[in-house]
Amino acid sequence: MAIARTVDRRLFFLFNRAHTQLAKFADYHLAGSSGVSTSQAAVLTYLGYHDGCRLSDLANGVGRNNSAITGLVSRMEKLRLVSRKKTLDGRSRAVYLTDEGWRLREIVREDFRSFNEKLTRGLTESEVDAVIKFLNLSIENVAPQDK
Amino acid sequence: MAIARTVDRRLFFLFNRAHTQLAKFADYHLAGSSGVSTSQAAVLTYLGYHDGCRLSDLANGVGRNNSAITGLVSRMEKLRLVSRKKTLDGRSRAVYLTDEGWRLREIVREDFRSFNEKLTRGLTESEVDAVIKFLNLSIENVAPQDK
DNA sequence: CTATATTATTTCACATCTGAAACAATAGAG
DNA sequence: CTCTATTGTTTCAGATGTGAAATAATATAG
Repeated sequence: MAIARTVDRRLFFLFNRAHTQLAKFADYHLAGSSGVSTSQAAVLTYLGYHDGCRLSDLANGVGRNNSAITGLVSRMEKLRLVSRKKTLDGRSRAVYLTDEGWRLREIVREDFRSFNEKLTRGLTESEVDAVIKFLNLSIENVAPQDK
Repeated sequence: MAIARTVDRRLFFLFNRAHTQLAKFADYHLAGSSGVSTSQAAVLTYLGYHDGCRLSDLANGVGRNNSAITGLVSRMEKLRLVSRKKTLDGRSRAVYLTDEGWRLREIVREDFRSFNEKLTRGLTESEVDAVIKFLNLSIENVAPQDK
């Protein structure tokens, strides 16, 4: 109890620490296969399901704000992984995967398959469920005020 | 089963998503109280336990590489939260909290107390244990190769 | 003691993120 | 139709992170 208490107090730091490690690990592996970053991999993955979506939908989909997406997509466009195109509504622009984008997406998928598997190694099914519950709750509990 | 399977495949993205939300939330709250960032809060916290440690110990303690710490400590020094001092070994430098650093650390501690509590809201004790196990495993499983 | 290796920190180039402000274009009120 | 509000994207300044290379100082081999 006392121990659990102590650990609870550090939960956020523990979470951060784990995130740092996982991100480095993921980037290391992606660098060796597809050569893209974790952020770019998220874009490739999302676009596979929503090719041609607007920039802000992409932002929403990968959980970043619009200005982050502007830069990310610009760098990926330079790498010829995606392309921006006009839409009917002149304010927005749509993003599409290029052939190369689709190709790398497949490689990325393979990477994450084994990566995610490794993440649950050593955990029982109900422990994995608890983790997933925790992550989902974190996202909700702490959602943007009301607004 | 099939559902769990699907979720497993997205575990890393889910994790990332939760991290983004939590980090924004933490930064938002810290900004309103102590005014420091999450990274700076980690430094304040660590130094409270290891005041006067070397820069690389601090880097190790908060889980960042040395070059990140150089910048972080420099900015914090400019804010008068910490100060660098010479050590016996001329290669290294020690970092100390200033009075203001100690003061803010207390505020930060209070913030994290309620924040961490909020993180476990809605979870049973065994679910929290599973989460902690998962985080610790993530840090280990995925540790720097062998090297 | 000198040449070389190791260790600690910093610098550099650059990716990524954030919030706030600037722009651009459509929508809506009168 | 025109003025104003809203919406979508980009720009800007600045914090944070990474790995690689540069510096600086101690340690060690011969």
